[in-house]
Amino acid sequence: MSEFNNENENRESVNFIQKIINEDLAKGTYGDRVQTRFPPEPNGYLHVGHAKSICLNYGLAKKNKGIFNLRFDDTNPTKEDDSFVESIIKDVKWLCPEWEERIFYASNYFGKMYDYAVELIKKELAFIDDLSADEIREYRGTLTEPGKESPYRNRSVEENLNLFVKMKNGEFENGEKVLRAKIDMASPNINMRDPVIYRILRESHHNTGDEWCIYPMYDYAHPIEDAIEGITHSVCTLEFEDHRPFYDWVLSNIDDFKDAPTKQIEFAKLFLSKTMMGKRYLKQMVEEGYVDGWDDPRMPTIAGLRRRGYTPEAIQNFCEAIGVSKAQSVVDIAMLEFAIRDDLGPKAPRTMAVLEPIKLIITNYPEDEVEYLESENNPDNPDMGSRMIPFTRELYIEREDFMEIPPKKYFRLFPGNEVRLRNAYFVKCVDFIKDAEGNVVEVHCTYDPETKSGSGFTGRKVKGTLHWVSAKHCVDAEVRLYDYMMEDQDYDKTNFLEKLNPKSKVILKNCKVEPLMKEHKIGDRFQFLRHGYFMIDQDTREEHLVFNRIVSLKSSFKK
RNA sequence: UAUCGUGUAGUCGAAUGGUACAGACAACAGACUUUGACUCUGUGUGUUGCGAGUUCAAAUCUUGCCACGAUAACCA
Repeated sequence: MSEFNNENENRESVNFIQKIINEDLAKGTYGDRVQTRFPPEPNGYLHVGHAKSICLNYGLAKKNKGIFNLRFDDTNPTKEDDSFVESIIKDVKWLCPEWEERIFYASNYFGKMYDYAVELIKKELAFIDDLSADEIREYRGTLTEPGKESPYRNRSVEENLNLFVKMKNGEFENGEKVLRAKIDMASPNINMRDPVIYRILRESHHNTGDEWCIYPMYDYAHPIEDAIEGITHSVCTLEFEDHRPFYDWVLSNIDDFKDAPTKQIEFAKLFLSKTMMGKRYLKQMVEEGYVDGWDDPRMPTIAGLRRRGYTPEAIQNFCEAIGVSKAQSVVDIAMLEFAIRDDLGPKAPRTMAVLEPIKLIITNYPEDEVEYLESENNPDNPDMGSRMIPFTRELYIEREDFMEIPPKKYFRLFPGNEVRLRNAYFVKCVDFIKDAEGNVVEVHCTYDPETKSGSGFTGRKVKGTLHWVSAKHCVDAEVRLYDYMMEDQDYDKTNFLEKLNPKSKVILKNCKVEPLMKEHKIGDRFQFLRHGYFMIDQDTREEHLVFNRIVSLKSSFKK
């Protein structure tokens, strides 16, 4: 008995999709196979909402010793482009470094899809319709009223077959004819009112070129794609719920797929607070120049998050943390920020960088002396070692770390107060100098040699510790601070562009960083003490380091 | 207005019909601190949207209502 005591400890909550899989595994619905897929249309960049789907599907496959396919749902050549194919592959590989790179294209199944359409025609389950798009819409009825049948609905199998071949051979104009499934024009589910399954589109396809002039519709193509690849659990978002009956209809009416080899399961897509997620609107922000492209660090795209400095692990952890359900919900952006802080905490070296410098002069420190002081790279992770930092008479400290008249509970530098310079000495403010406009330009201090870092001095304590760099040795840098582009995701989409935060990107050009930072590479991440986590950006020049702020630290000091 | 789906703490989310909330984020408080971060420790009484029914027992099953979402492309 007692040996089972540990069973309930460490219990992991299992999401509702995994429960379905468990049931299928137990019943042997698909044998012992689990196969999932992520099926984007290559018509834009992936965003963090897609990351949720990728992590979900990939994770499900992995957890169940199954297979995960990336499949391009490229059935509409008018919207698709090879550049999007490339960006999507890059993003998925980046997010899932251990993935076997199983990449598929719906367009490679066009031949089979055509044959299955012929099969449906022969079974009198599909017909060629001559109605125009407008007429089809009219005949379809409305949400509350049933539709009526097309006058072409009862053509003979012979005639339908004939016309379908002609459609394929390019004997008709775009829009002149379509192939429709023959189901029920009175169905309360509009997707079942004789949905169009093939249309004529004279457009060059990114993969098949000009081989086809007819293209299958998503609703018809998708179940076939899944079935061909052997997908067992076709996981998609909630808006396809109404399409499931047709998904099942297609499979059950094609002989090859009669035994229902796959099923569709829907989950709620991700919404993030303060974040615009609609592809259409992201596109607008890119095209109208509100951001600097799809990988602008303010964008919620995977490319943007990568450029900002997010790690794949952080995004994976985030996707794990938010869970999966069918309840439409808005996740707090703070969860995403936690994920990257949490991931970088033990990984990112701590360095000293002064974003808005003000000079600090130690009046009792020798003019030309340079002292090298040891600093741990990451106090939480001793394995990361330490480095030597030059200390001199003239330093830069943060402008906000000195106040002429301090507010209550301010324990940084002000006249008469003593603080620690990190890794160095206690210094006491004895004077300060203002320019003609009254801005403080220099702070004068004295230091106490007894208080050297690591000396074990315990004579007195200070409440504040400041970061600093040696004025003579430091390196100039540009730092870019990013903020949310919107206050809330719940805004009026018609004029959201006018409400975008104009200060979502702030560039600080006069920053000073530790000299050793020069030796680091693009993509390296750091914690600049008290400022948060940063990454060296891709357009860094030799003379001039450029940093993106990935995420700030939580600060409880209110001015 | 039709159909389908969804309503559990500030936010995500757990909970074989059996003591309502495991876990995470956020917030607040305290401890610690060579940065006020990190770390650690605390802090949640709420008619599980509302009402009825079934049951010894309902967040869970049934049903009515309410709210929200999706759907009337030859888009996906």
